[in-house]
Amino acid sequence: MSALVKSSAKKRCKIHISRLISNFHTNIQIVQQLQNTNNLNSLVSNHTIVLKSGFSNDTFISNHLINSYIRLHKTEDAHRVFDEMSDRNVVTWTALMSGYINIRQPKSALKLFEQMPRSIIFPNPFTFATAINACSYLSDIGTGRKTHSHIVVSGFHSNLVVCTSLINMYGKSNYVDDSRRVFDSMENKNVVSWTSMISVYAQNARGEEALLLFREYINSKSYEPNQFLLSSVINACASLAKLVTGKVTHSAVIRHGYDTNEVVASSLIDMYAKCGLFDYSLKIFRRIPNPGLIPYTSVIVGAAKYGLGRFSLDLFEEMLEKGIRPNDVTFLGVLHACSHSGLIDTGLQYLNSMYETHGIIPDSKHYICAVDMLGRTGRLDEACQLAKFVPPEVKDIEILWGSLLSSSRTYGRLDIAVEAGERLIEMNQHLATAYVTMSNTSASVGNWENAYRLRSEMNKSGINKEPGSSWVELRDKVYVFYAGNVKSCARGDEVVNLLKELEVRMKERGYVRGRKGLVFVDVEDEVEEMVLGLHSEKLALGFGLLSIPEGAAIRVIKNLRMCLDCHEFFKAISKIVERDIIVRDVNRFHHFIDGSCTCNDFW
DNA sequence: CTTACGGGCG
Repeated sequence: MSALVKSSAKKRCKIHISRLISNFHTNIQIVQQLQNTNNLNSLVSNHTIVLKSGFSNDTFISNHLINSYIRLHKTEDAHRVFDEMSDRNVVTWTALMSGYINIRQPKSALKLFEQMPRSIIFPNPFTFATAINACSYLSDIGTGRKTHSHIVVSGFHSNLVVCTSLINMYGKSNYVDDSRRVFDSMENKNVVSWTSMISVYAQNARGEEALLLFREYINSKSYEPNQFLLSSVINACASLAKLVTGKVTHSAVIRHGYDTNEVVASSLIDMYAKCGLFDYSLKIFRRIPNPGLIPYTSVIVGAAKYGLGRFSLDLFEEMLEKGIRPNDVTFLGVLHACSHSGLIDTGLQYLNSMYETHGIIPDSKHYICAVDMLGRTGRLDEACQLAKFVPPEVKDIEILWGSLLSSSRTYGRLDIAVEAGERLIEMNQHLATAYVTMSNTSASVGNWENAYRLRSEMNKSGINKEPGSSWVELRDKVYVFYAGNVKSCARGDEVVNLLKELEVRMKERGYVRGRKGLVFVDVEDEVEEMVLGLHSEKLALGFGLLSIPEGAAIRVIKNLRMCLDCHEFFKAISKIVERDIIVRDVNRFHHFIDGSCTCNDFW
């Protein structure tokens, strides 16, 4: 009797185990199949198998199902699985959140994050990293800070990935020092966290600090930098136009074999173009086996900025022929190319084709470029027409009207100047500029009464124009210039004399002064314009030893490049500081391009 | 068990 019971128990047990084993087996199989699905058809059939085999109540399997949909960017379908689940765990919620981030809907991710605690499911470090990531995409510093305190309260503030996501979040909202605070608080760091901090500096125009931190990394860590880190460092070099440092980093890229990586190559293309060596940019570009959108866009933008407008357009057409689809940035390069080569109608055609044939909606930057292009060549009626066409709620619209105001002044179009000025005043933007320019325009057409009225209106309302300033950094000394007062700078006279000399040479080559032309005649406003032009980021001239702000290059070089080549310009500028320049053996660095140089003791 | 962080051009 007892033996019978024992035997039947044994039998039941055996059946039970074998069923378990077979269940376990299919379970593993289903998970493996789900993990390997890379197309929707097989996923749908696997989904059917899950439903038929009764595994749809299994949280673990359903989570895998959600992940499979997310990998295929079918977040809606993932959400449907989510809705049908009876037992969701923290992984279910986190996976769906990251699914929404994948399809560029960070707001939906944050919505889920908010709803989660109501189901008595609490976030883990994965969830927090995902939520912070959503805040980064949205530049939502408010939610970001709130979530940060939530992280601290939950005790996850030492988690490496969570900290890294916080560094990025603060950086994307331009709170660079908060990023650094998180970075310094970390007990353990990896390449990703170092890369994040370095790129936060690079993306916030703090290239010097980026390079300083990179040096620290090289000195303190035994691991080699990877392609992510190197492209951030090259980006920092580009914004500072540190050609020598850039070349040394390029040699590191070659040594590690990242020179055909699209993003690394693109950052190099950009770096050389900003340093005035577009030949190198092109050489790097041509070495990429099958260049895609990113390298094409970089080289198109680089060529356009360098002044090779037609060549830039050739590259664009080449890209289209290869079937590579351009994006909004590519078109910005194309419009710049047209603008700087005087191909106005071609530019307008391209602007038109953006939506018509490529489905890309132009944003304010494209319109600003087009209005600028029309305005600088005196086609003010069209410029004004286009400006009116742009919806007034568009971001940065004031720049557009500011540009129109400035060009209508150059061409003495009081009617348009007044219209643009009034728009600016309505928008409460660039008030001083609007008043001053409107007043000057009235004066220039002899309407003194109006000129005087505008000036006094401006004074009455207490609007003051802050003097624009700019600086030239030469090795360890900074020279500051204030608008309308060149003498306030230690060697301001030398700068003005040099610019005058350059203007003479430009005229020799047939340059006709237009709007935003180099203006070094003795008119206060125009000196101001010139000095204001020397603003924003730095562009080094003369092998990384002499730098002037990038805005300078942009405005100054825009004109200069039409008649002087870059090297000539660099040489000319370097006259200002002849004594400060150390002549370097440039040829030594040419080897970097070919990878034969092993100069790695630079850091 | 499954879920998380970094690079480019504007």
